[in-house]
Amino acid sequence: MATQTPEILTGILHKEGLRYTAQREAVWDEIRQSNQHRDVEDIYLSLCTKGFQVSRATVYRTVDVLVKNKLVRKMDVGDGRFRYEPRLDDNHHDHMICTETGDIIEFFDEELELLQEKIARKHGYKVVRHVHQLFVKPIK
Amino acid sequence: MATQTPEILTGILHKEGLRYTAQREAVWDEIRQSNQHRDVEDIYLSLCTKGFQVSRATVYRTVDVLVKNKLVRKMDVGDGRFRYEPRLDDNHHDHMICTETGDIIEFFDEELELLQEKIARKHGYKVVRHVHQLFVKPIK
DNA sequence: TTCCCCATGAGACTCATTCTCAACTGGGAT
DNA sequence: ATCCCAGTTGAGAATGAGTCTCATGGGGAA
Repeated sequence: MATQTPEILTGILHKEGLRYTAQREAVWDEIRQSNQHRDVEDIYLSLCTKGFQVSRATVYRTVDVLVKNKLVRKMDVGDGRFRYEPRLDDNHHDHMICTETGDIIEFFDEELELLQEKIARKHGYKVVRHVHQLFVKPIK
Repeated sequence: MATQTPEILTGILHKEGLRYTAQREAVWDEIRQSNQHRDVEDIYLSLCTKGFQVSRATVYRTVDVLVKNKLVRKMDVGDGRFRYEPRLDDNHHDHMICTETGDIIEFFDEELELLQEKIARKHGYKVVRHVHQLFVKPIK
């Protein structure tokens, strides 16, 4: 549904009744042009390094808007800091986290998705969203 | 492997080179005799109500020991507080969380477990542990 | 019973995130 | 183009879960 042009942000802000500001653009650009899974501090420091004047509070606030509008995915790795990743193509996937290196590998499995639905249905529910993380080690 | 008698705790503390104290017993009893998924504050307040003199710090410390020794399972619901549940029978299961009522439903599916292993293996990893939560809504 | 450590409690501390509020600014109205 | 004001921002205070510190207390081996 969403296109990948910079105008996505404009549309979303308008839809939400929010103003288009340099800070919001900077945060979105920063997240968009990275394929990493970074926390707010990383994003904030990267913006500082690049010379953008944005406060931590604004990064937190903007990230919330982006997550709410599905431009960004928020993930909980369980270490107390949320990670954010761009969600341009809207391809759903889950994560595998290497316990030795901290590497985050994305994966998607159709069968797994269907199985989850089936399990929920068996209990009288439907899945709204899910969190699925495999903490893994390299074989051998 | 573990039996369900109160002596499990004695054995584990001994194995870990830790002392058997009234506080540790109280915390373990409190968690054991509940089938809920409670956070440290809940456990602490419940102990206070029952007249046990235990500090928050001790609850945190004891819970860590119990989790490490698999008497208790620690789960991250994503709201910033960890929940703890007894793990007496050692039956692995995952959780379904109702977004409307907050109910937590346990589930286990063998196929799902195997599928996870298969996916990890495909990427050259083996699963050490996993987090799998379905946030669900009642059907209709 | 003694004695040595481990365990505990109270509160300080950490750290991610949220809140507060005065100053600033986007953007519609004029 | 200028005004104007409600939405935004930044700096730092506040919050809240969890951890750490350290003086005091109490298992438990000998």
